[in-house]
Amino acid sequence: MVDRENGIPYYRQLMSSIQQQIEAGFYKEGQQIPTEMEMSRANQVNRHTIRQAIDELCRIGVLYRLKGKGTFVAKAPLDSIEYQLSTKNRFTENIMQAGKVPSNKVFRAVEMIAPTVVKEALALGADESVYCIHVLRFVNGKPFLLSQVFLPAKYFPGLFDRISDFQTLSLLIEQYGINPRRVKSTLRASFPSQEEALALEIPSNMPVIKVENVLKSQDDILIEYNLSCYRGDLAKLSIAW
Amino acid sequence: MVDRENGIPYYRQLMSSIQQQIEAGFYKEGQQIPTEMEMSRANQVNRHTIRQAIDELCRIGVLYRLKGKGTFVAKAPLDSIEYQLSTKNRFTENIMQAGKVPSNKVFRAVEMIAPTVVKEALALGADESVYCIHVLRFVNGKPFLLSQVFLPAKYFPGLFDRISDFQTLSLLIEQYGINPRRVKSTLRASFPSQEEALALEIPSNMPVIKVENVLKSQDDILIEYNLSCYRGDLAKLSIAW
DNA sequence: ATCGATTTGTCCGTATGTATT
DNA sequence: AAATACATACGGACAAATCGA
Repeated sequence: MVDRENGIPYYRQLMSSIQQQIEAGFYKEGQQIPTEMEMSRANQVNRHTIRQAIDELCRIGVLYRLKGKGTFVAKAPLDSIEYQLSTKNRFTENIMQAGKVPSNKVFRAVEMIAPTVVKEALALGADESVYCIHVLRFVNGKPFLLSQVFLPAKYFPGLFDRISDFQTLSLLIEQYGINPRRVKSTLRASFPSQEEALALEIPSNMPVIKVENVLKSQDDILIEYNLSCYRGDLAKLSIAW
Repeated sequence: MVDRENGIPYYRQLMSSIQQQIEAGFYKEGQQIPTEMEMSRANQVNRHTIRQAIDELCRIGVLYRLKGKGTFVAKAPLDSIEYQLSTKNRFTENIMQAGKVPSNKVFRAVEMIAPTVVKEALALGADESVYCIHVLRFVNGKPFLLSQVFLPAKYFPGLFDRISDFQTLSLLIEQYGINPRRVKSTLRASFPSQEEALALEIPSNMPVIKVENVLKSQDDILIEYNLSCYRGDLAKLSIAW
């Protein structure tokens, strides 16, 4: 029941109360909490006041609503995954070394004229063509990062014939005798696009880390540009010097 | 005026309408938009419906409210500042090289028993004492990052006598003949604490990059641990290999 | 497959509190 | 002190989605 004297807004009190019950394990992950009407009666406040509290808890990711069904406790934040950024760019190896299970899903693979950013990053000519591959990468079955990989077509003839049965992107690239290494990365915190949020299975208000990588081959040829979007709740990127 | 037939919620229509007027330059950055009552009358909808639209626009950072004053257009995202992470950890130098003006403000400087994370990171003994310095760092006068720096007291005798007139933290540390270098950094995207949001002058719903750094001296002694919180809208962290 | 009950989503109206000018 | 503007809270109504009888 809300305290009507202490000057704290009712909806704030209700937020705390609900959150405490979740932390105490009274409401468990994925479980439905009482309906707005029930809570309204139980706490002797208007339904809108309950809604205001639930709104805030949804906003910060504690609850989620399903129209016509009810309101549910969001999944507890998962253990974060430390992902080492280094000159090597091998997702599969990197995750396996951490004792977790990596997997991939190729969303889209198209050939296109290099977009300006890619052209500039890889020092390509005016109308050079690149392969653009969208890969969603999972750790222990959970979506972890979404990568848009750009590879100059001239260095990877017949790439699409081989892509269907590729296990790891690294192995595919290796087939061309190329061993890429990171030369520069830039990182920003932001929010996912709608597409990214969907693929990563996160709400659009969860922050992500967007990383822009430029890679060179062993012969110092600019060989790959990729944009990676890491889930903010899962990814801890580490750099060792 | 809202379209009452097309099935799109009024508050969504109002959001678009307001956002368009901002993009068209009709409402400019920092400028007050009409009051809720005015918009309620102008659009022939209830004040709560207007509020709902404004709520969402505040949430995504387009507007901000000041109780008793009004609702205002948020500042356009500033040009991002590329900040190079390297073994060197010199904020002042780093920013000056990029042709911008750095400045510092020491918030708090206290001596304390090392918190567990710091103790573990710096391999300190049970009750060892550390100096904890909170520094807010500005670029061109805008808050850019908030650092909590932890230095083992044993290596920095009499630090507080010198701190009052320090220009850059690097120079202060240099006075002890120490030249720290980064050995490991881990990065995460998240939201600022209330204190961080206040210091960095950002809303609490703007993402930040939190970086944990461990530094060693030239003699390979673990010499500094710091937690830095970068503004997500300003910071582009880059790493070169 | 349909209908009715349930539950969240949207919208309106009103009143009062609190901070600013 | 009064007016203004956002903040909180109450009330009612209907729409839209879900689910089970």
